[in-house]
Amino acid sequence: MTIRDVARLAGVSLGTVSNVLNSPDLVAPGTRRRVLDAIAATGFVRNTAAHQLRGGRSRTIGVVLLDIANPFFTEMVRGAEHVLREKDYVLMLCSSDESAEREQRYFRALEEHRVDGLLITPVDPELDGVANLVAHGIPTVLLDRDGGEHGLCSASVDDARGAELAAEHLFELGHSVIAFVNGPGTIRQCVDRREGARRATRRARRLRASRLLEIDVAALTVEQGERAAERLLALAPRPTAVMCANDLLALGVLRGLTAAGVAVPEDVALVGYDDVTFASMLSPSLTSVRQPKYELGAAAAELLLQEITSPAHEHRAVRFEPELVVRASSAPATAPPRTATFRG
Amino acid sequence: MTIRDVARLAGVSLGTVSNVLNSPDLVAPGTRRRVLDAIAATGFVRNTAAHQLRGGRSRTIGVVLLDIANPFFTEMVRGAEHVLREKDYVLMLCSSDESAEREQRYFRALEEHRVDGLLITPVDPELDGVANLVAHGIPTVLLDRDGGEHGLCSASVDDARGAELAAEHLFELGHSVIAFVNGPGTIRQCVDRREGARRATRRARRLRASRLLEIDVAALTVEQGERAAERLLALAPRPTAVMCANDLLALGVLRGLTAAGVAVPEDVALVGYDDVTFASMLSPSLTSVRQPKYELGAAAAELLLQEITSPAHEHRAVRFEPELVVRASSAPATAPPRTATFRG
DNA sequence: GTGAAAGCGCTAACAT
DNA sequence: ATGTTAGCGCTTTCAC
Repeated sequence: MTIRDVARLAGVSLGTVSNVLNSPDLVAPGTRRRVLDAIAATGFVRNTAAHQLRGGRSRTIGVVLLDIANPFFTEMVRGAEHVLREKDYVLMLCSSDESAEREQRYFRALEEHRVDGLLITPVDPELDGVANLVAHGIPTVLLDRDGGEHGLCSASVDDARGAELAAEHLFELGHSVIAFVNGPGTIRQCVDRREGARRATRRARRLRASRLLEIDVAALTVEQGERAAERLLALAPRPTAVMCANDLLALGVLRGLTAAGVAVPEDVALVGYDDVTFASMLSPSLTSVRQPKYELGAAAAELLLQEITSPAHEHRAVRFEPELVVRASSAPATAPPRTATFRG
Repeated sequence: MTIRDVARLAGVSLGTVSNVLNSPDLVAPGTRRRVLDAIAATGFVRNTAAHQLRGGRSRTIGVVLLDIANPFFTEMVRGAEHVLREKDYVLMLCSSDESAEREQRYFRALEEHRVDGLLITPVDPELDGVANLVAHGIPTVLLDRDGGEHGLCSASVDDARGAELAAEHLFELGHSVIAFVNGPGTIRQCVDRREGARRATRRARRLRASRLLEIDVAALTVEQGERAAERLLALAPRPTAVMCANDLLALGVLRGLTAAGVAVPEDVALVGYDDVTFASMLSPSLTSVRQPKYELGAAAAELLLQEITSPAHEHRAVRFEPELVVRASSAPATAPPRTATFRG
C-alpha cells in the first residue's frame, strides 16, 4: 500500500495525497475528504524510510544506557520518553551493559538509522565514540554525565558532591574506616564519586584517623555487590561502614552480609546511591543519595529537542544537586567503631 | 557522505561499492581494498532508510511494554535484547503505561517505521490493535501473554496457576479472608490472576469458610499500591492476608501498611507477584510468584526471529510455569486468623 | 569483475 | 487547487 495506490483510488495525483498528508490546508475540502477516505479504505500507512530519505527527519531518538535493568536508568528514560513522545519521537533504546565495545556497535547502528538525536550515558570515559558522533553532526546530549568540558549538552548531578555527602555522613556517625564499593574507573560517575568520597575522607582526617578502603568491582550490579560482600567479610579487621556507588551494588552487599549473618546496621553501616524506588523498603531501609531521575531524563530530552530544532544553539550543561536520604541502614553502629585500630 | 562519494574516491562505480558492502566476495581483492580505504577515509556510514526502501529490512524490532519502570519488564527486555542484538537488530522500545490510546499511537508509529517485527505486552484485552498489525503482515509475538487463542506466537507464564499458588499458600497458612489487590480488568494478566485466585478460593471453601476480597486499582504501580493500603486499612474487620497482582503493588501496600503501623507479617500476611530482584530484600522479604523473566524475553525474541525468517511458520505459544517463593512476608499470622468471623 | 540504469515510496518545486 | 517531475541513497538485475 503506497501513496500511489491511495491516489489511484481517490482519483487524484500522488502529489495531492502527499499534500493531504503534509499540508492539508492546501487541498480543497472535497478532495481532501476523498483522499482521507481512500487512505482509510486502503489501510495506508506512511513509510517513514521514504519520508526520511527525501530529506525529512527519522522521528527517532537513540538512547544508550549503561544498564536497562537498573531502575535508576529506566526512571530517567521515562522522563525522556514523556517529553519526546509529545513530539512524536520513538526511542531506540540500547543497553551497553557497561561494555565499550557494545556501546560502539550501538552508536554505529544508531547512526546508520539516522536517528535525529542521541541521549547517552557513555561507558567510555574519554568520550571518543561520542565525539565521533558529534563530529558527524548528530545532536547529542549526555545523560547523567556532565558534558561541559567537552562542549556538549548534558543533564547531570554533582556526583562528587553526592559521594561526599554519603562519606561525610558515615564519618560523622563515628566510623573511622569506610569501605567504598565502586564500579570500574572507566565509568565517569564512578570516578567522580570516588573523588567525592576521598574529599570527605581528607576532611575527616583532620579530626581523627580516617580511611577510605576502596573496593573496585567490575560492574554496578547486584551480583557484583554480592561478590564485594565476600571480599568485605574476608577483611580483618572488618570495616564498620560501607558505601556503594549505586543501590544495586548496595542491595547485593546487603544480601551478602545478611546471608553471612552480619547485621546491618548493627555490625556494618550501609549507604547506597541513586535512591531507587525500592531503597526505602529494603530490610533495613537503605540510606542513599537521591538523584532527580525523572527530571534528569526530561531535562536531557528538552535540551536535545532544542539542539535538534536550532542547530546553532548554545550548549548547556544542566546540573542537579544530589540529596542524602538517611534511613535505617546507616544508624550509628552500637559498638563504637573507634575501638578498631587502623592506621589512618 | 554517500556511496557515490566513496565510489568517486575509490575510482569505481557505485555498484561496486554496494557490492563491497553486501557481497564482498564478488569484488576483486584489490578493488575491495581500495573501496574499503575510501570508506574509512570518507567516514561513510550506510543509510538504513535507503537500504530499507530498496526492499531490505529495517533491522528494527518494536517493543511495546506496559511499564518501562517495572523491573519485571526490563528484565524481559534484557533477554530479548541479548538474542536480537546478535542479529544486529535495534529495539524501538515504547512504554504504553497501560494506556490503550498510547499503545495505539506507538503501534502506528512502529508500523510507519516498518519494524521487522514486534514484541508486545498488550494493554488491549481483545487484541484488536494487535490483530490489525498482524493483518498488515507484521511478524508479532506476544510477551508475557498467551497468544494461542488468537493464533499468535507468544511466550508467557501460566498466570492463573501463579495466582492460584499464591492464594492457596495464604489459605493454607490459616487465613480465611484474602484481599486481592489487582490491576485493571483490561489487562489480561490481571484477569487470569483473578481467575486463579478465585479457583483457589473455591477449593479452600470446601474445607472452611474462605473468601476473596477483590480490590481493584487503576494501574500496577507502587503509588496505586499505597492507595490500596489505605483502602485495606479502612476495612472492618481488616483482612489478615493480602495478595497483589505484582511486586510493585505489593511494595506500595507494604509501604502503606508499615507507615500506618500495621506489621507485616504479624498483622497482615503479604504476597507479591513477579519476584523482581529486590523482592527478597524488602523488609520483610517478600513472598512472591517467580516468573522466568529473562527466559521469557529470550524465548519471545527467538520466536520472532523464526517468524521473520520463515514467513509460513507454525505459530507457537511457549508456556512457562510459575513458582511460589515463600519468604518472610507471609509467615503464618501469630493471632490465629480464624477468630475473625466472615461469611465465606 | 565492473559499470549503467531502474526504481523502492515519498516530498517539494514547479507547471498548469 | 491539482498534476508532473526530479531526486533522496541505496540495491540489484543486466550488459559489458
